[in-house]
Amino acid sequence: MTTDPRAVPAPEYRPGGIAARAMGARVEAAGYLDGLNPEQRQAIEATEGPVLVLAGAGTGKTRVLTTRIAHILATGRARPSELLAVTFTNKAAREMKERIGRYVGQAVEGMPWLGTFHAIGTKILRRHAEMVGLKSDFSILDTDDQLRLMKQIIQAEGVDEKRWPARQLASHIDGWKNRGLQPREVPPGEAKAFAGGKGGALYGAYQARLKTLNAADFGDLLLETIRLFRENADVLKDYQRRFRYMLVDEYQDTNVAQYMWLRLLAQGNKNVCCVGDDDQSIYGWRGAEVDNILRFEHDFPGALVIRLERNYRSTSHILAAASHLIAHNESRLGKTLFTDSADPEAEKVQVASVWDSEEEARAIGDEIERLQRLGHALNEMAILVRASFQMREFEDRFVTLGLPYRVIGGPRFYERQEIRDALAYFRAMIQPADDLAFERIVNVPKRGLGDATVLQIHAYARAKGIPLTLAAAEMVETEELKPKARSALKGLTDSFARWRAQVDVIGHSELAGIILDESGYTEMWQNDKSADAPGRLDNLKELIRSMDQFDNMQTFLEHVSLVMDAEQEAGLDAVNIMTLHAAKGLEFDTVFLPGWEEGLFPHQRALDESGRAGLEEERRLAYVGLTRAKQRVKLWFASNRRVHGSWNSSVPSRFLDELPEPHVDVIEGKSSYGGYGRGGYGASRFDQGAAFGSTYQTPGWQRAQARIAGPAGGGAMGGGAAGRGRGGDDHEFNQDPGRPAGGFGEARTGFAGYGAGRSPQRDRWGNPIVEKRLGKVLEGQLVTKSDAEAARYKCGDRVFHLKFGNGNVVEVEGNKLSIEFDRAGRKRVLDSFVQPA
DNA sequence: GGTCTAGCCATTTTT
DNA sequence: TGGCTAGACC
Repeated sequence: MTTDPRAVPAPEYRPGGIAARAMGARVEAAGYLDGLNPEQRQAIEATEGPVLVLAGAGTGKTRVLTTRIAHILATGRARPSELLAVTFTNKAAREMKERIGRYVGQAVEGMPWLGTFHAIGTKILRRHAEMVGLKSDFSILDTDDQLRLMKQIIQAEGVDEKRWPARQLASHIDGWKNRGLQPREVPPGEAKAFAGGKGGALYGAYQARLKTLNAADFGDLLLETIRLFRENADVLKDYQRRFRYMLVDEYQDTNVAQYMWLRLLAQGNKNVCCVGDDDQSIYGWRGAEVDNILRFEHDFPGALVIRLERNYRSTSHILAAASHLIAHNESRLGKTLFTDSADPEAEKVQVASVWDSEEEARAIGDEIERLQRLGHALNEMAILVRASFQMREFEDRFVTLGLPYRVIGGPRFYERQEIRDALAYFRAMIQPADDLAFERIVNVPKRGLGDATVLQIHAYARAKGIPLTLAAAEMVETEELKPKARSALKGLTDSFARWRAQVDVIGHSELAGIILDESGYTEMWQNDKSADAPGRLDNLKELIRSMDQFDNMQTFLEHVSLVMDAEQEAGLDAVNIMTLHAAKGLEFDTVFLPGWEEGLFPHQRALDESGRAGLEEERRLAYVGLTRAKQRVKLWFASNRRVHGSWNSSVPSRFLDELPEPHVDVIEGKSSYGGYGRGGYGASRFDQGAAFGSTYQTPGWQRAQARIAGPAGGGAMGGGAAGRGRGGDDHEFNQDPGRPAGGFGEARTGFAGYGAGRSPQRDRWGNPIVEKRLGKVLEGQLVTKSDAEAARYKCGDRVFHLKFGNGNVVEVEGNKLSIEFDRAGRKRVLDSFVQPA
């Protein structure tokens, strides 16, 4: 067992003692408790015993969390190294550290146990690795490695890979690990569910293989720590003593394994404080258990529950909308947000209807430009979508408009192919047992070592019971391989030997550069002509640059597999586009929420797969979206949306009907969006200002219900066949009671009449005049966007565009260029967005 | 061993 | 509709 010299227990804290009183005086003087409301203050000062802080959106949660830590440190209740503070993401951990630093200065550096569940798990596991069958330098596998490993195991067990794909096994194993289940603990029924009864065995085989590879996957970082604690009471005791105070952020996102981990540690002194919001639990699908938070008082008897309901973020309209909506959920502890700031000028929540997703993007783009002209910063605006495919339309539109935007989310830095490849080289060099790393790069760049050769190396390695790297090194000395393969492999193994010899000779970042150059990896991307190749080379450079902060290759690898993030350029003033999930924890002055349609939001799959619980999670997602907004929130839904290529008519989301009428403004097509003039299609219940009829009675809601429960059963998103048939839903809209005939209705009927075969995108009205008018609008926007300086490009010029790559200019019209891109086809873009290639 | 094509699939995502 | 994967083919 490890004994950390820092682990000498601090003296017992005596409330009311002389030291305590003196420190109390200092705390008041320090002023970090100033300006807190009574609940916040209580949450900070209730340091002893279990505490659950139910922190609604925008109620100062982060402040409470960081101040609480500062308070514990400032009052001498614990030393920095005796605090355990757990977050879910590295970003959250970084921010927390940064904010605590503001209160306590350097002391934060002495907080080794501030981090993600996984980072802290890793730290503990490395200290006691041998107790769970690993060595302290075990590798951490990413999902890619995991999948490849599972594929091998499925094959080795003679299971038909087509019927039982590795992905599916991965999700089973993932699920088991989320629930804290070791292979032998998997309920027999579930263990049999995969591959005709082999599921449990495959899980066991996978775990065994991980141990041979001296590797752990993300789930193991928790699961093996739990096992370590359970099987070694003295180790557990040591940590229970060490962690005098424990804090957990985003408690609603914990899964069963994390809960078990926490329970084990908290059984010591029980000073555990969990902060979360059940209404913001949106990760049920990846194992988060809302139950953990709902059951807190039961699991930690005598727990103090503190509700933070005073909101400092949003206007009263936004809060009313969010609260009213979320009140439709049954599984919740119940909080009601309120605000003191009563601004009579505050904008109501806006709801607008558009014809299709293209118009949605156009209208939102216009609205953004309007706000921009009024002096609003783009950084303070965000478009939050349910699914990432929705982003494309906005990106396309913004590129056309020349409106700067950034997409938040997407693949993480270390998940990118080039980063993974580079890391695999480093791993294979440092860790000869890391077969997965070796396999990944053995033929990258292509050096003529295909499946056949790899299979031979595998066989050799298995026969001798040695890792692939060693097997390869031995095989090049034998006659087993074909001459071509043999010399290629020799080149590689010689290189590895050469690099290994230099590990202690030259700096690790310098060595990394040498490896990437000598292996031909850099060259591979230099020769690649695709648009993203330069970016990949930049990423590799960035990777090497970032290595300097670390002492050696090992510490770097540890860091990168666990905590490395892509840096987002923050300097640019740009509109933010992201998924609702990615938006949790952020806030913006203006929030656009497009795509509020049945099937998309709530998403049909959530309803199909998880029924009412799924619906409630979707509703929480809507709640998260609304509560991101400080000043204004604008909701949109389109009557038509393209799903997998074909057009479907859609029904407005039931969530719209769950908003409180007095706080909502329905934007009529003919008023604000006169330019488009078609708002209102399919939005019958929003017509004539008679919006939002009593809940559950409106036709939209009833249609939605019928659709979900109906015989069409599991019908595709938003209406599938019905929408495409003659008339279909469109016809139905016309029959809505109380809907005035004529006007827009005519036009829409017109469309529905020939709707079956035609794509609204191409010939939406069947009327060339309308088409032209649209064109003009487009022109207007383009021209207003940048001044008419002399054309910088001429036809035939070769140019590079950040998003579309290289292309040739085929038409110049002022500052607008038509470019035939090599990969993206013909696009119209502003000249300021391209540079000479 | 590398390239081409038919077939499949299609939320949300952190570590 | 479009991007990815497995298997056929050169």
